[in-house]
Amino acid sequence: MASYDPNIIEPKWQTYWEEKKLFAAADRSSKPKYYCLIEFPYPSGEGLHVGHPRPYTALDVLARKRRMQGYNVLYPIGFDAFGLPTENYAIKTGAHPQTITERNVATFTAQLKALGLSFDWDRQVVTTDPAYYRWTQWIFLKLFEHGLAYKAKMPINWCPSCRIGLANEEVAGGACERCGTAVEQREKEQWLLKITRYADRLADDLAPVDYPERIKTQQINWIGRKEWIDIDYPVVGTNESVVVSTTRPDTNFGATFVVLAPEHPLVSAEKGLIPAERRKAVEQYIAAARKKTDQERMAEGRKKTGVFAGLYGLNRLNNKQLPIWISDFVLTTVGTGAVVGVPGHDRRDFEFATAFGLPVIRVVVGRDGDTSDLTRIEQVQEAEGTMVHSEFLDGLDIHRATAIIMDYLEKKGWGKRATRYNLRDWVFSRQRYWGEPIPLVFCGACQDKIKKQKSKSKNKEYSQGELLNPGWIAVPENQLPVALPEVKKYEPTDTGESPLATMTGWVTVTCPRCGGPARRETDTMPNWAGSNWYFLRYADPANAKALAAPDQLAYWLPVDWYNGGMEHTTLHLLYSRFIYKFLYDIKVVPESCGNEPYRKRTSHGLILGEGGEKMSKSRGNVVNPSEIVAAYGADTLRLYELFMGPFEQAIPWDTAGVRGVRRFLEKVWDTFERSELVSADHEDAAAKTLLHRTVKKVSDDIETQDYNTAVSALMILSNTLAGQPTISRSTAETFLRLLAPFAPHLAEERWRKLGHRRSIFQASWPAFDEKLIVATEITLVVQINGKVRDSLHAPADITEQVAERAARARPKIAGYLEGKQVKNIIFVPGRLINFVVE
RNA sequence: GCCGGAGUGGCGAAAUUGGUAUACGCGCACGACUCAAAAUCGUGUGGAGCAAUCCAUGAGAGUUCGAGUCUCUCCUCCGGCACCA
Repeated sequence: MASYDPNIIEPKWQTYWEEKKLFAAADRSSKPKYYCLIEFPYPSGEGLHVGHPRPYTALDVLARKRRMQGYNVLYPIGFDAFGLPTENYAIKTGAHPQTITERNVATFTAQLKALGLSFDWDRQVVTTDPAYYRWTQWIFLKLFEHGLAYKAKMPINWCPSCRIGLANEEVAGGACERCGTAVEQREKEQWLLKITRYADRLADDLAPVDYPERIKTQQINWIGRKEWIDIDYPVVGTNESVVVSTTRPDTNFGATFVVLAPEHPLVSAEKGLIPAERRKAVEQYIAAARKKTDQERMAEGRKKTGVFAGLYGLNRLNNKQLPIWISDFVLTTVGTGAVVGVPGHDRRDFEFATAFGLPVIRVVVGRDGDTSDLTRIEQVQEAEGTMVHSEFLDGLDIHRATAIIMDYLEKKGWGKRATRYNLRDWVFSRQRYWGEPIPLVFCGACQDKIKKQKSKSKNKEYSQGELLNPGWIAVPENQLPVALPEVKKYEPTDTGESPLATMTGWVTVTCPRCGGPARRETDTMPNWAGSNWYFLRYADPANAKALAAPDQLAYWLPVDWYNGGMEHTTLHLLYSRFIYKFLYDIKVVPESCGNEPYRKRTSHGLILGEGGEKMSKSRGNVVNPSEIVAAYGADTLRLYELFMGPFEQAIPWDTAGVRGVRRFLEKVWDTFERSELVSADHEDAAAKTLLHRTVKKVSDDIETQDYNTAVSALMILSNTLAGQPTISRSTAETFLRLLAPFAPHLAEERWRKLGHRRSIFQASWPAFDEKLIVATEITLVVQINGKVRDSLHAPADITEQVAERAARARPKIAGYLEGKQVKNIIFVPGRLINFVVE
């Protein structure tokens, strides 16, 4: 009897599948298409992490099932290879990032192939390949051409350790998401993409797509669309006015002061509005506030500081004069940088009022009905309530009051509605070497020419992007890709210049518009640039004329099922939706779920170290998947990663659990070695029910990603089969076909041993018979007052009368009913009978 | 603070959606095989009790013949956002 040896059968079938191109997607097919996608990995120097195989195996199970169901499946793989770790390694070792990338990609490829994943390797894309990034640059040029890219000097998040500017999404708690160093604010010229122009569509178009609710809400909250009103407050005794912005104008009768951000122009020295006696205090406060970093502000917590400006604003609703204060809790980047203080119904305003002895007025009565004076912060409520002390708003619900007063203020000309978003334009340049060069040049002559032109709209010579960014000229499409040149040093500089800036020969070019002297943009794109659109390239990976042929895009899109990490919800997932919508608008990609790239999105949980802590090199708890494959086999690793717990949940690694799964596979193997297979069906009704239920359970669980219970169902079936002396051929084959997506090598081997000449993955997915799922024999539970007291075997279709008679006949039940009056009998067909007694 | 999600054996977790709580796996205990150990196989395994029984799904209340599942109040943990007005 041969024993189970994955080291022999796994490489054998991997080679066979690859040589036969069994998992290659067909460009044209009469079958329906199915596109499964996983987030392509960054090929780090550490090699594959044990977290990688979980989502890859999960969608591999799906891909294999779909093929057996008769679909033309696209399940592609590639590498997102630009990025900091490779560049940092290059700085340290002097090796070229390209060389390092090639080496890492080779390692990843070997490791991934050993897992038996059914990727279509022929369609592999690598973002650092010039034939690929040529189209990444092309997309940037299109964004530029349509006026969606602009260069601006702005305060950006600067990581002093990575020496790189970060997008808002890359900053977590004031620190660099990648290295944890505190982020500084720096003024820098950066390229930005106008993702905000798509804010509404990015929020609204989520409705029809199948994403988990938490991903949708997280994206919607990140976009943060709110209806505001900007209210004009004349500054008493001047011709000036201050525009405060609020989402809660309903509480405006409760306003007792106005607060401006320290950067607000109204209180600047140049304006000279501040009365002489307040000038010194104000200037001191502003200077101190400006010096504070974000970290210092955060460290202060909610402690409020501020200074009275000596000015008053007029609330025209009730003709009250409100003192104008300056405080750094008001942010210049939010709204108009000026707020009206309603201390009764805003916690920050309450804290401010308390700190400076300003009056507190109640204008809302909350659900608790409290109408007393507001003296404690717990009484300050913001979410629900009814208006009081607010003249014509009195008695109204706050939401209704908000709508009414917005209309009123607008009609009076005192306020103006505004839709605002939390989402900011996307900082799209990096001062680094290992990224796609931004395909633009700067030409001084063209800049002068554009600046001198009076009517820009009539200009046909320059594109929207060129008019928007005078002097910046697009590299002609036929000159793409702008390839990365060889440099001697990859080190970024503290001045924030890319190492490319030192390459004089590369930087100096002639202007494609006027032929005059020009210089290249030396910033590169962020690592998100290549991952924005990679799933489009898989449809047609070798195309040299377009990012992909329209007919191939029309055939394969949308992605039917995209699985990835939660950490990308407000990064890659949002960015790539934006880019897709843009490409849709310029008619490069087809109509797809409206204009959404992904029909269904799911996400996987992280795999943690054995103690439940995050796996990391420093903790020394990293598990190498290749070692698991060597010791237990790929089928064991695959099955274990799916069986270990709910797919969406983070879960600690447990090597003992791996051994348990290996034991299961050995048992399956031995059962097939030992058991006699007979052609005739001989299983009894109960065994048939189990088989058909397992087919249903496994089929359904793959769709709902309950892989852990699917594996458990396979184990139960296998345990039953192992106990039988003979197994019918059809049962054995059904079992193998169910097991095949999970443990493909073992299933293929046993399938062939049954005499099949074609792969099990060319066989059909098993069907089940609804009639056989229903058991003929059941265990009927007998309850007294809802407590289980007995159970009896009965035919599934037992009637209430028969059940009652049978139950009463049981001595135990008879004892319980002795001398009691039965008030009611609850009968649930096929399940239980419950006697309700006194 | 706000928005999500979750609390079930020693551990990872199941529970047909209101109907036998703890499936499946790990671990543990005992037994078989062995000179012995590992591996393997078998049996047992929520807690208390000799037993009949009783008690158990984060805590407390409620609805119901019946609640892990529904409702309310509270506690804890995880993820996201955050002086966003």
